[in-house]
Formats: sequence, structure tokens, C-alpha cells
Amino acid sequence: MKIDPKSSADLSAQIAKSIRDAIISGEMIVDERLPSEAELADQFQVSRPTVREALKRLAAQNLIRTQRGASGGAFVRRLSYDEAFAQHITTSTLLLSMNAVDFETACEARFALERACARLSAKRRTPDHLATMRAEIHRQAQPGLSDERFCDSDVAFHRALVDGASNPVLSYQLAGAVEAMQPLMNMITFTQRNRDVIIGLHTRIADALEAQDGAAADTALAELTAYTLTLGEEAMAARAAAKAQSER
Amino acid sequence: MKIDPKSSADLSAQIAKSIRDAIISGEMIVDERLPSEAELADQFQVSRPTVREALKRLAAQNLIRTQRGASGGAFVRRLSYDEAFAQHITTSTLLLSMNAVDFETACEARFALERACARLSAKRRTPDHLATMRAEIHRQAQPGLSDERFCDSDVAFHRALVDGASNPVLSYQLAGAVEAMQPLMNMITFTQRNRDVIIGLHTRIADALEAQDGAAADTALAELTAYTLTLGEEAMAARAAAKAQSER
DNA sequence: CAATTTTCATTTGTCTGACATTTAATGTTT
DNA sequence: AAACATTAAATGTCAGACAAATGAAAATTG
Repeated sequence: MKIDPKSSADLSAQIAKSIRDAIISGEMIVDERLPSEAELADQFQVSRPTVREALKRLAAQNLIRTQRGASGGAFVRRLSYDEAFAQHITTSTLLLSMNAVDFETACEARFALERACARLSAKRRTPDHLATMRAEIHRQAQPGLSDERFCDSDVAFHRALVDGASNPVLSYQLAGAVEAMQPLMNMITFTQRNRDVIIGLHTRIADALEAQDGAAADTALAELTAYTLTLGEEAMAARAAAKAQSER
Repeated sequence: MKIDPKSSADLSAQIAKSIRDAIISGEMIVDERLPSEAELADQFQVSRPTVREALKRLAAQNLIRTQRGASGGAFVRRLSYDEAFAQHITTSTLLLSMNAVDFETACEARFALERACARLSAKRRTPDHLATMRAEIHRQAQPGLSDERFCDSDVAFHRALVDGASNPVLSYQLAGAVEAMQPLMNMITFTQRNRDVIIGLHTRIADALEAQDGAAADTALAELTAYTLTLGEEAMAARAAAKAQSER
């Protein structure tokens, strides 16, 4: 592990990269202990604060964990699905909000991916998944539910659908698309009629999965896509109108 | 922005979280300047090194960039697709390697997602995308191509397929699945016959997209999925046999 | 007056040295 | 043998300093 003294980049960034590469390449394995801060400082010929900054960078990426005390130090960390999920969702959400991705694009991506799971989910869904979906449908039908709670339930429903495919990699990749959409979905005002239509489609999807009919689930999802798109367009139009009004 | 002095967590982690939340919530907008390190230290009642560690954590997540000099400082950074891509791929790759995801699971996820793009790509692919795919097919047919280069080309081909859908969000989510598979794909030894079959399927996919026939593309992708799975199984079996041999 | 150079204040990058805190291992006592 | 105290090693935090970059203001020059 070496660093380039001529590089203009921060030393801490270079050191972090050096260690990160060692971890990613498999040169360092899970739970392996890194040298102590003092040793690293010596090795890279920098001071301890600089090493510490590098280690904090790695900690921010969940690549290492640190432990205080006698036999403490920095250890290569096993990246768990949950952490990867959280990271992925944060990044996806930021990407959408900072780059002003339009509703249509995000919606299309989300449902295209979800439909990819439908077939597998129809084959493998367990009674547990079906129960979760039914429960969320029931929740969505409750009167007086706020739009935000309705969206939460919607995400939970679709999450169950995706998890039904019983493929953690698929669930992981999908989580980003589904959850990152939520801020955009939250802009929509759901009338009772809107909700009825969505609940109807959700029921059809759940029925199709229960009957292990992948094609029917796909069709219902396609309809849900189209319907969500029209809702989104209306919401965006209303938003634009309100903005024009306030600027007048 | 406040921190909890009673918390057992590192101060730098708390400070980082506090600032991160402000950025994610939209409280701080892109290109906005954070207070200087000295001011932050004052504000949070900690020393400058601690603040710096917090800032390095944020820098590692591409949430801020720093600039030296008179009117320098830390600025909220616009997360670009490219950076998000890189981050996503790194995380996905680590997730697969550290959690020993089996070939079958990763392969299934990858192709399920890819098939989700096929329909859209058939509709929207440009001559550019087609040209890229044809070029990669041509490259794959070249004699003497190493297995690794063959895989590279394979990824490039599928990337073009995905990009053909012209949905950056879709491309972003897919990139993780496709690229993270590469280390697993690299374990496979591709015989000439293997390559011929794959190239044939690639050609069928390209033809289908050119004809804007989504269904045909989907069928060819399904066949490619099945074929890749058998190749993977063989490779894993060979690997297991070699291991048993060496342990005997 | 305009253009160029110099100076200067600000801010991040890095270093030194110190102390606090946590924790496991070791030693001591009962 | 078990409970307790000691110690050493490691990270966490701090204070203060200097280096380096950089933009803006001031001084100089043509």
C-alpha cells in the first residue's frame, strides 16, 4: 500500500483510497484488523490526524468499524444488506432530488423494475408475503388516512411484492428505485376515487400472485403504471399552475 | 443543527449526521457554502480536528466538496450520475463478494432487471445504441480474446441494451446489478462453443431491438439467462471439484 | 487611467504533542 | 478459584501551530 507524494489530492483521500482498494480487491478480508493509527501514520509517513481522517472516510462508507480499548482498532466490516439498503436509498433519493428527475422518468423506471419481479414473485411468494400485501391493502382503505401514510403503505405493499421474489439481490436493487420515488409520490394528493382505483389494482395484483399467475400480475402492474403516471402528471400540472399563480 | 452530548457515538459521527440530514432534507441546497471549520467547531463546541473528521465523512459520500483559499470552504455538492454509478457499483460488488451471494441468485436478479429494460429499449434504442451492440458482438467474435476481455465486452453490450431505454434512473439502478455480476462472470471459462452460443443470442437480441420487437428481445434474453445459468453451474461445480481435489 | 504586481487576510491541509476514555489482559488479594 | 485492582494499548478529543492555496484589495508601474 503506497501513496503518491506528488499527487495534488489530499493525503487522507489517497490513504483512504489505498486502503479501500485493498478491501475491495479482497486483499483484506472481513474482520481483519488494520494496523493501529500510529502504525499507519508511520507506514504512510503522515501524522495521526491525517490517518484518522482517512479512516473516517472509510467508516462513512461502512467499510470499517472501529473499536476502542486494548485490543481495539479498525476492522474490515462485513457490509450487511440493511446498511447497503440504507446507503442505496439515500444515494438514489439524493440523485433524484438534486438532478430534478421528472416524475415520468422515475415512475417508468420503478414500475419497469417492479414488473421484472412480478413473474418471480408469482412463483415464489409465501403466505407471509401475501398476508403483508393484504394487510397493507386493508390499511390503504381506512378512512382518514393521510396522503403520506397512504404512500408509506403503498411502498410497504410494493416492497412485499418485490420481496416475494425471494432474491435479496433483486430486493436490494429495487429498494432504491421504489423508495427514492417516495418524495415524488408524496407530492400527489390522493382523492378517494384515486385511492379506490389504486386499491382495486393492488387487490388484483395480490390475487394474481396468490393464484401464481404472473401474466395477470404483470397486466395489473402495467395498468397501475399508467394510472400512476396520469396522477403524477396532474399533480405536476397543478404544481406548475400554483407556481405561475404565485409569480403573477 | 444540534448534537447530543450524552450520546455514546463519536462526536464526528454525530456532527456528520447532523449536517447530512440538513443536506438530504433540502435545508441546504446545492453549492451552498457550509460555515468554515473554525465556525463549525465553535457552533458544535468541539475542536477543529473533530469537525474535520466529520467533514471527511461527508466528503467520502460525495455530499460536499472542499476548496482551499480565501473564499474557499466546504460546499454542498451536486451528486452526479457518474459518481452515484461508481458508488452504487462499489457497494453492489462488495455486497455480493462479502456475503457470498451465489451465482444463481445474482444471475437471476441481473437478467430479470435487464428484461425489464428490453421492452423500453426496443421502443427507443437509437442507431448509436445498435451500433455499439453490433461493435461489441464483433469484438466478442474475435479469435484469441481473453475470457476477461470477453466479459468486458459482454458488460458493454448489456450496458448499451440498458441505455437504449433512455431512462437514466433505469440505467443507474441496472448498472449495479450488471457490473456487480462481473467478478462472478469472470470465474467462468468460455469455450469457443460457449461463445458462439452467446454471440448468437446477442445477435438475436440486437436484431430484435433493431426491429423494435420487444417480445423477441425478451425471449432471447430469457434463453440467455438460462444458458448463463448452466455455464455458471458448471463453473461452480468445476471449482468445487478442484477444491475437493486440493484438500484430498 | 489602466494594467500589472504585490500584499494580505481567509480558509483548508497537515503536524506535534498532549490528555481522556475505553477495554482487555494481567496481576493481586481474599 | 473468584473477585477486584492495575496496567497497557488503542481510539477519541483537544489546543496550538505552521504550510499552502486563493481570491480580493492595495500598491505600483507603464
